[in-house]
Amino acid sequence: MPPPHDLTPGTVAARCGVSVSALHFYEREGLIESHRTAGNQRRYHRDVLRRIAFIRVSQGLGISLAQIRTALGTLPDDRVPTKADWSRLSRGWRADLDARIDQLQRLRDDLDGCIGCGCLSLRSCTLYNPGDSLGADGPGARRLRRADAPAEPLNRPG
Amino acid sequence: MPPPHDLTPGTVAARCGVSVSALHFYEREGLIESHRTAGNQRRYHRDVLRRIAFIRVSQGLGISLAQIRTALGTLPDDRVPTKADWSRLSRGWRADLDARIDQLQRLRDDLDGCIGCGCLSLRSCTLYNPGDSLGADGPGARRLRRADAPAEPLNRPG
DNA sequence: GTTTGACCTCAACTGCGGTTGAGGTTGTCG
DNA sequence: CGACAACCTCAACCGCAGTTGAGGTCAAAC
Repeated sequence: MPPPHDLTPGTVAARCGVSVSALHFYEREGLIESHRTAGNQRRYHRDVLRRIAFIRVSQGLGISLAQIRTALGTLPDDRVPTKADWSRLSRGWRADLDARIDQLQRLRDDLDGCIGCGCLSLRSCTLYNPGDSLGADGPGARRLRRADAPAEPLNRPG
Repeated sequence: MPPPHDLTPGTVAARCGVSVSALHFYEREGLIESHRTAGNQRRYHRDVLRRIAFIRVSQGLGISLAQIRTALGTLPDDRVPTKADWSRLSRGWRADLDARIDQLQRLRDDLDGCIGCGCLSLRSCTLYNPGDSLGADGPGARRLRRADAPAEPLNRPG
């Protein structure tokens, strides 16, 4: 039996509801750490449980692992994070969430307008030209995003 | 010069702001159709412009191509779709959008609660147990999703 | 008739968030 | 000491929404 502060991969996986392969993946991606036994097996500090909890919750909010990694990077490395630290990180997602909600609400409003007009008219549709970048320079449809811009999706975080 | 109702791939791509490879992709995926010249080159009916407009707008709303394909499948195949047809499809996205906004708002509210409590406590956190499925059967943390359920993301459509 | 640009197909690659499997090692129980 | 579960690494694969490139063909302008 390992010392109580050394958790095995199986234990961590069971208690966090993630797979062992996900633990490996998170470690490769720099989201969590482990140390090794003499026989090269991973052991985790208990703090990893909270860390993984944060990761899972954040993913549930639609945050990418890249963003999560960045947030985790702001935790102090000279001590175990406190409740206040985790609170601060969570507060950080609040703004992100607000922005996404606003964005979706704007899209919904635009959509309402377009449902009325049968729109998708390729020239005046707000939904189609989110940046307002299309002036009136002659009749008929033409390109809608600058053709070189690779059409970033509007609402996926990242 | 091809007859006015036969659009070449390059023309469609330029007018819709999509790449030719995307047109091929949409066709492979059953979202649009084309016919061929004697020399095996694609030609598109003008209606494809509106269809692609609908696809792009829908994607901008965060709808997956699979959902879009399904929606397009409800268009009549014996006539060219009317404004009313397109309106109906757009109305369909309204509910989808509403649901996503509600979901995000619930998450935001839960997050507010958790910011206060420093939470992520692995037992009582609403964010962590969206389905309420975790009863109290003994102390300490345990698995959070049924371990066999592959942890579906909460807010990505699909 | 030749050149040029647009087009064709097919296969492989991108990034994300992991999973799956092969083949081998460790660690614990009896 | 043997068995068996849990662990290790590495490589390949999934779906999504396309892109990129190779190698070859078509069509229109000159």
